[in-house]
Amino acid sequence: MNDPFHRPEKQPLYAAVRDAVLERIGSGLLAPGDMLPSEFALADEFQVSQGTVRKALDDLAARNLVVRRQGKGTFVAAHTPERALFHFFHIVADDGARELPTKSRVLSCRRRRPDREEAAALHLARADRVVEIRRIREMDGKAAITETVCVPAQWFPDLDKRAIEEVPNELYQMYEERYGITVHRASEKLRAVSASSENADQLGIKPGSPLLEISRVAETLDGRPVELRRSRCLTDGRHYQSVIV
Amino acid sequence: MNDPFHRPEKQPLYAAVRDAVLERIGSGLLAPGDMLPSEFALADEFQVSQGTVRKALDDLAARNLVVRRQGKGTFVAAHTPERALFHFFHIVADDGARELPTKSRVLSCRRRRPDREEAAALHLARADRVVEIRRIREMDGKAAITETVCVPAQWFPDLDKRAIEEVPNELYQMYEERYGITVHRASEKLRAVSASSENADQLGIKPGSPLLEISRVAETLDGRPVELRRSRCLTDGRHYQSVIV
DNA sequence: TCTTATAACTCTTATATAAGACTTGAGGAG
DNA sequence: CTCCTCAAGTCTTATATAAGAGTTATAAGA
Repeated sequence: MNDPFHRPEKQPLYAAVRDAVLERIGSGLLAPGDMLPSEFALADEFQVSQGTVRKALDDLAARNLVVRRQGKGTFVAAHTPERALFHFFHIVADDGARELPTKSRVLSCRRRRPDREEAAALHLARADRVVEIRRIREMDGKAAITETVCVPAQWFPDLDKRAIEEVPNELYQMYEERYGITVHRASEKLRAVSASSENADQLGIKPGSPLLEISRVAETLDGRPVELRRSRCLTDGRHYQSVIV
Repeated sequence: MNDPFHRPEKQPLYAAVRDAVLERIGSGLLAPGDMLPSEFALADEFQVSQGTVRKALDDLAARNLVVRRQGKGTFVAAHTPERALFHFFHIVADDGARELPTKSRVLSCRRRRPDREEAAALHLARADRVVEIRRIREMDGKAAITETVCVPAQWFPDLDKRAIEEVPNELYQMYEERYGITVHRASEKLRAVSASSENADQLGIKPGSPLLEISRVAETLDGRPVELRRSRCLTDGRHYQSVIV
């Protein structure tokens, strides 16, 4: 058959179409926010019926990779500020209100070698470099979270040189817009820990107070880890919300 | 039209079929593990095409309500021990190994009035009754979790009278098999807290040590809360794993 | 002439149906 | 006991029709 796209063996047609589109998204050929070709256009291109393309796109939509709107078109999912926060920020006030961290104070932003944990999480060699951002995020007007963000320096060339004021509160949108890196999924490990004296200073609490430690590894579409983020949160009148479906 | 099933207004056909099947599952007419009628049988019954039924069932499968197996049939999802644990138990060893709580020691099992928090979470009046089970779960041979489970007494008639030894380690399968109540989704709130002296005794740690508190509300298919479970976990060499997709 | 309302058209996704292919398990022939 | 066949499922693909959302052209009115 004269396939303009790759079809290994016994894979269904719609899966091949899905993967072909996925490939274009992953490679950046289709950027977040872009409109995909119409179902008929894709059907024509891949020499399949519109229903087959439809199934492929439905599949992608089910994974939140594209957004479909009747009459308008199909679009590559983008990191809107809301989506980023609602999706990746799980700290919620006890009354259920979603108070978001409005302000964040950057303590430092520098380039250095990764420690063992960072190298493992980000699949780096010890000789590679990471950019580390340390900051304190406020919620409800008070310091609530200390955060250390680590990303591979090679993918974020000049991040360490940017002025501290330039680092926005929400990083993922910047990753996408400025470096073309879309964070798609993340895995978080939660622990209860005692506040160090440094934590205590930063958050205005007593050393030894219990803090919720969140260690997040964020990944791109193709599964490459792009960020290790270690946070310590004051869960006083707040909690981490997790929904099991 | 001569609809044997309810179709409010401008709802698509497949959605009506989906809801009709959902209704049968929710009402217990189709119990977990049961095989559904075939696509053609349902199509005949509802006077629609097989493709429409297929779309309805695909929808249910996407929500993990049914399991489809080519050549065999479509089945109502059941709480196998594995599914229950993998799905609802998120404590994992730091090396990634999934060590599950093999043993649990039941401390008490009694019937009483709900406190304010329980009444709110379970949608009960203060005059109603709950059954409370308190237990300690072991991981890797050591006490690791203290747990207080609260369920409405009306739905679990004789649960408090069952011998303590009869309470299995995994409760959800028992809920389903013995009381016909299927836990379908849950929402968990996580906090870092200090161990009380009672916690300290139970877990063999010092009072004031940080513990991960998990407060879970479990719901049935139709959204009714059936269980409030408050756990306090020792996150020493372990963590709570959360995946954000 | 400029503005505005609206009808017609086009492009898009959504829904419904049908037909053939594949998978599984059970039962009978050898 | 083994292999084959077949029936009953679901899975894949294709096609037709419906419905939503812009765009453009036209005509009426100020």
